Amino acid sequence: MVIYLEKYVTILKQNQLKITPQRLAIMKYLDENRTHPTADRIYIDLKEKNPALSKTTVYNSVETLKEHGIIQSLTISGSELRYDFENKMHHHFLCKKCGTIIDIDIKCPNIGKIIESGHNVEEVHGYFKGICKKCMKKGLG
Amino acid sequence: MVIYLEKYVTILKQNQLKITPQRLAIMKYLDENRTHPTADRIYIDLKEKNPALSKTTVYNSVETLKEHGIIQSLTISGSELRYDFENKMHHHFLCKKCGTIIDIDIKCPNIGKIIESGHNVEEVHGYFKGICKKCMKKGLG
DNA sequence: TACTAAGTTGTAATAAGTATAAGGTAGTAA
DNA sequence: TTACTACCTTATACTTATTACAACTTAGTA
Repeated sequence: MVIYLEKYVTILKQNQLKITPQRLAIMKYLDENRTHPTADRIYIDLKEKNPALSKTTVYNSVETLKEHGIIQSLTISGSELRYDFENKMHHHFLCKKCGTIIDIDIKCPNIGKIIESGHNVEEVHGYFKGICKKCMKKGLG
Repeated sequence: MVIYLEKYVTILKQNQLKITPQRLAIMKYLDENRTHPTADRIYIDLKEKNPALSKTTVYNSVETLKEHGIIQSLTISGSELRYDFENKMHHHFLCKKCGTIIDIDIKCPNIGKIIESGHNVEEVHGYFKGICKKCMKKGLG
């Protein structure tokens, strides 16, 4: 059992973060659920197996993981923060009909220009919103 | 006095929206304050001149203006919605130090690919976060 | 084994935004 | 000019996401 979590243990160690069951559970959850869940979603789902889990822990943990660049946060939906285990640059598409967030595997060719203009770029977010392929086929567009 | 608002009256008429003093004040405020304010900021500032103004009116109005494509909304700061009178495509840079949101006048060359893949794209948001030129010069980076 | 910094918990508080219902007004059509 | 009606505005209460706080617990170490 524990062997499967070795991956997350290593990441935490590399970042000099303490290895706690809560953090391992959150990382595993995010790794296995690439649905860009909110902190609250993570909390609700993990609480089932571990009823002692605190909401504050989940909020703190995802924030810590984000600060260390282990995960990313998205503000595509506006009203809440969503988390993504993938940390290399990619964009996102939000379907206004079904709410699904789809990963778009493209890079932004504009960063160079912005760095040239004197700003120090740390994060890049490309958000596209509209009606997804599936909903379009269903005639919901 | 009223003559200066003709611009906003025209826009509302074109969109078959009723012309109310509240909407005109909100549009004028957004046009003159290109700081990407939140609905709450707009409310606080306009309430000074018009104490009868309701928070709900501001939230409703900006939402209506957005639905008609008259203004844009940004989710760059995560916790709240910000509004922008500019409605042609451009990107944004958020300085993590001073909080300023800077307009970046570039277009996204990736939209074509996403449309080709079958999604219907209605909105495009390019957000860059980091330390702005000014803060970098001050040695705050 | 014991220490300490870091992490976790539960509760309470905050902030942004939304629902609701009553009253008011803009635009129209007689 | 008046009256009508749909739309708009207001005030209040509520919801939802997130943060603050203080007491308690645990991981990593020495």
